[in-house]
Amino acid sequence: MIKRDQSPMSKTPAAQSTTPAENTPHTSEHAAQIRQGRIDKLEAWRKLGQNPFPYHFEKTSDNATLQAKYADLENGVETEDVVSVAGRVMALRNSGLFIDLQDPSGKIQVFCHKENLSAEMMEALKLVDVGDVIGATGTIRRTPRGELSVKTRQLQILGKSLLPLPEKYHGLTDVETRYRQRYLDLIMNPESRDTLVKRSKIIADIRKLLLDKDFLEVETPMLQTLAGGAAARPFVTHHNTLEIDMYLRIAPELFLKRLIVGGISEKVFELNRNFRNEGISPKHNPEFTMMELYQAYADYNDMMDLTEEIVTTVAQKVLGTTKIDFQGTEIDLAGPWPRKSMIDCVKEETGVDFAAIDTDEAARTAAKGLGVFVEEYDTWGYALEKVFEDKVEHKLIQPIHITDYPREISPLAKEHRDNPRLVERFETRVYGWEIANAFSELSDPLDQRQRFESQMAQRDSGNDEAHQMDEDYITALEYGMPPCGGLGIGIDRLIMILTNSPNIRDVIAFPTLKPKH
RNA sequence: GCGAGUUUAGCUCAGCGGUAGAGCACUCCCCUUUUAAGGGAUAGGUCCUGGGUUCGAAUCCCAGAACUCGCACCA
Repeated sequence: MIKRDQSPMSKTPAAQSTTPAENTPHTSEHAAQIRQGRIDKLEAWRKLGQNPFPYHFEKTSDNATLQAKYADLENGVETEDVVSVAGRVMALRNSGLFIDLQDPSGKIQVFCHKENLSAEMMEALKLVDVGDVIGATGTIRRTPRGELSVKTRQLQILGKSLLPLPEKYHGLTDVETRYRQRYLDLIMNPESRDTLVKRSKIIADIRKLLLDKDFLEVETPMLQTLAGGAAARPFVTHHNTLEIDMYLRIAPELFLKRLIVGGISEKVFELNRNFRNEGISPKHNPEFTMMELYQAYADYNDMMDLTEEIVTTVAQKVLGTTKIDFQGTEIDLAGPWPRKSMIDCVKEETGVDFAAIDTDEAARTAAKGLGVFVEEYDTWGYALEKVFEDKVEHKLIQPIHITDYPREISPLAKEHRDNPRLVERFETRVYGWEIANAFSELSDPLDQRQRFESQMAQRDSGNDEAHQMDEDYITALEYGMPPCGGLGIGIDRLIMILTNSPNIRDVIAFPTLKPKH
């Protein structure tokens, strides 16, 4: 609860009036003048009997609905239909005769002719600035020039703006300001609003699709004492009364599989934030949204089907098509998508068949022969992965499932049923980007212990992102887990692809930035 | 973490060793059927910060900050 102000006097209008010396942000003289002028207008509204920050307005319609409803109204035609609209003033022409009013749905013109407004309202009109939130009540008409308008009888201030909006022709283009002051970006740039609205719809549609398939949505710890389920550096924080360091989760995976063991449901999912303490780039934000699901009695083939269903369904629902343009590249998301093993991809691209390579040393030599840098301690699997990433990955523009990953880079995936060097894992690539990662989940506790021990050995030899031993997770597996398919989808990346956004910050309302000072 | 670039009025940008500029926004005046900005007149600056070179620095040099893009790490 917000703490109540100690002084009842602070509620009085007198106490609310502002003196220029206080509450003034550090700005130039000019900016301070603009702000002071608007504070003066705010007081003038009060003198006219209107609270510049009122409590309620009876808005009867949004702008887009009116534009649609009166689409066929001919130029110069007036109606008797009375509406109340509200939104932000984006432009004032002819001293307020014409006001462009913007709400989240769109724009409508507010027409303020002196014939329809009292002398007092005409005075109030002079107090309206670009940026103010106002409400207008009047009749619907279309001007001779074709602009749908509200012929205003009542004008109300609903939220006085003290700061000037960016110029409307060029808009707000400074990327830093757009991310730091997203509210300004949203006011000025409809495409930013559109992208973030689509984000919301995409997430809602994924959630609905999974719920309709009887997946149970669950929540697992974000604060963990052991950051597992992925290979990444975690954020460290501290719990004061427990007197322990804790980690922000890098993945929910191990907890979700504990729930599968417990049988809370045969299908669970979590759609929420992960945190990784790593570099920031156009494709990486320190906190990002991941959908992870686990389905008992399913394997990675089922997960490929489900990935295709999720992506194509969401594209169809949100965009109305599966054919999309991403930064000038045509991508068709319609399934089914090709499924090709990592070894076959590398073989096709480079001519080198890793299936025929038996030793780690031969694998390293093969990679070097292709001009791929490998460490001296890299094993067959790491060498294969590096060649794939270097030579193949960026060429996979259309959707594809890359299957059958090396065992040693996948400590939580079940051994491949036909090849013990591999695991049943796939990553789905679109535009070269990984948007999904899935396994037939490793359910054998004895094998899982060996995998963790192998990871611990890697950790000892300097890989600080190798997975840690999680005894409780192994204990859970020792009680018995059904065969299980697991799937993770990087939601931000998927949204980038679907909204044609080249930077992850465009699909995150408040991306991580350093404080300015 | 490394490299390159950017930072000048509220916004969008010029200027690149010699008194700080434009458009739009703001303020004032005129104007009530306009369409990115109706007409006119004003005012507005920590040229990112701190050092240095110079008679003189927004401009050149050094250090730092934030941002952008690569690379590294990763999803």
